Amino acid sequence: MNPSSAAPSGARPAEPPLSHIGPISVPRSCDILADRLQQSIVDGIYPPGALLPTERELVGGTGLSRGSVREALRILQARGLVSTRAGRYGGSIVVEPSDATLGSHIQRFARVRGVSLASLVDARRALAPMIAFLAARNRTDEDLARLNAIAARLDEAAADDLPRFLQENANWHIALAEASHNDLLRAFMASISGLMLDASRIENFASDDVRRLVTIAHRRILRAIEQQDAEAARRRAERDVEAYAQYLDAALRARGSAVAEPPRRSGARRGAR
Amino acid sequence: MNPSSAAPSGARPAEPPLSHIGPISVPRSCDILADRLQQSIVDGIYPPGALLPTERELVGGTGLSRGSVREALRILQARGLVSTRAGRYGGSIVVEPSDATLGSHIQRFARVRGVSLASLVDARRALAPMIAFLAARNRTDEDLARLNAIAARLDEAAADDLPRFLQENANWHIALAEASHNDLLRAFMASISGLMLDASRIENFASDDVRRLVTIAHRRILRAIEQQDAEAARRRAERDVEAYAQYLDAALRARGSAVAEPPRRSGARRGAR
DNA sequence: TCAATTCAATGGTCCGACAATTGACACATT
DNA sequence: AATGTGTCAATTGTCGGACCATTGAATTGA
Repeated sequence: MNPSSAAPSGARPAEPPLSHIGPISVPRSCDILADRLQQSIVDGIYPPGALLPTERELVGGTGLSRGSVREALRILQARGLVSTRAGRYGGSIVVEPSDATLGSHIQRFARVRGVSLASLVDARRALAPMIAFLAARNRTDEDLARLNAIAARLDEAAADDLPRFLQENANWHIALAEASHNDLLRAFMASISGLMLDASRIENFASDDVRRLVTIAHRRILRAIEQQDAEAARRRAERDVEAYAQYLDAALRARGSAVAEPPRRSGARRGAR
Repeated sequence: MNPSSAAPSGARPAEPPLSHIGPISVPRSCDILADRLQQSIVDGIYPPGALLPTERELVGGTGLSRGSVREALRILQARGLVSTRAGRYGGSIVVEPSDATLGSHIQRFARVRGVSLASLVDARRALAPMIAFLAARNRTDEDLARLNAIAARLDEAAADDLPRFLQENANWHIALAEASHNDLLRAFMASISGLMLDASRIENFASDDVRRLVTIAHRRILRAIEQQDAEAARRRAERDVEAYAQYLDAALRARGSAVAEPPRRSGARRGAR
């Protein structure tokens, strides 16, 4: 018998048959349940509108405690997959993640990470032309009416009402994204516009000149979309957003480039433990 | 006395002092706590890396039960704001939402909503040129090395290894987005590329011709980024992605346009209750 | 000096109980 | 018949307590 295959008297075998295992993570039961329920939802076993089993049914089905089941449901709620109502005939109903849900996640990401206003502008620079292009191709008459209404309100506010102008400008970009009929681009643009709106409320952007130019540019884009000239819409949106970016770049260089950066107060670490 | 101000004998006063109230929603305690803690986090009271109070401290501080406190922490965990470890000196630590966190939310949104492959392509069409533009401006030498490595692997796999080609192609787009040094665009592109990878694994895309053309196009983009010629990078990325979109459009028209659409099995609604 | 053990604080899980909510239903009033 | 009112039961919301599992520091021992 080869001595190396026999267990050395007391000491451990030198090392060979280990370190291939790697660390083992023990997941929480509520995370497992949340993931399984999510899988069932995306697999279509629980289509949107369907009721999940009641908490107590899940307790019976899984063997977990009601507390763990409830934590799993809170996770799914945070993921925007279910909505829970109390009372008889209540329960957890499956819903499609809304724009608002995805938007809040994107905004949290940007805010906590301290994404700069310049980055937001770049993101909008990327999205706006394609959105205008798609809007021209896919718009409905209803979309058009909405855009016209916003353009009108934008004209009104351009003269003197800065806060409303900024708000309506954000609405404009969002409505344009809606007209593109692309769920992802719409959600992205809505989040970015919301973030920029917040940022530009702090700063004091948009001189009279800029506001006038913006309304004119929007009108030109709107005309292209009206005529369903996708290429023209894209070009004009490109020029529009490019000009705005350069303006902003100059304005930011003038002042400090402070933005949505989190305060980062010092410590507040949990006391001596 | 005006009869209209006196209560008409039995009937209610016609309507006046109501309907301004609106519905009142009673939020869950765990949602309130989660939102307050999130506010404290974004306000910088608990900066990334800091420990939140222990569950039992939160119980003492809020007057809620431990169950509610734990549900609040699960919500924050799902939002990607905290990470919890068990054991002494453990607890909930504040973290910045990661790309993976935001990505999972975006992907869930797209999957559950059944976003079409065409929409994904349009989204990538929007992002890729700007990403190439920014990458040319902001790349580091390290970024460049990574991109070169991926381009090499892409060449290898182009000939015969379709799955690996698709994987490396996704990696290419993600690495390009990293080189742009724009957190939002990077997270968006990573999610979209992941979704497209999944979708194209199901379908059977990318003939030999297309793969060869893709590698060539990538090389051309890479050269522009190497020379930090942002405009050239943008133009080439535009042509690249546009050609791919047209190819895909034709390919999709040939087959059915099935995608990440959820199965939508029938009922499975909760039984008689 | 270093390895093994102890230990205390913390999250993870379970159980049981009761309150609050809410829609359906039966009933009463007009 | 129409309408308002009350009752009721199923379900979620919340609480309190208990115990287990985990973990890294502190202690102990070789």
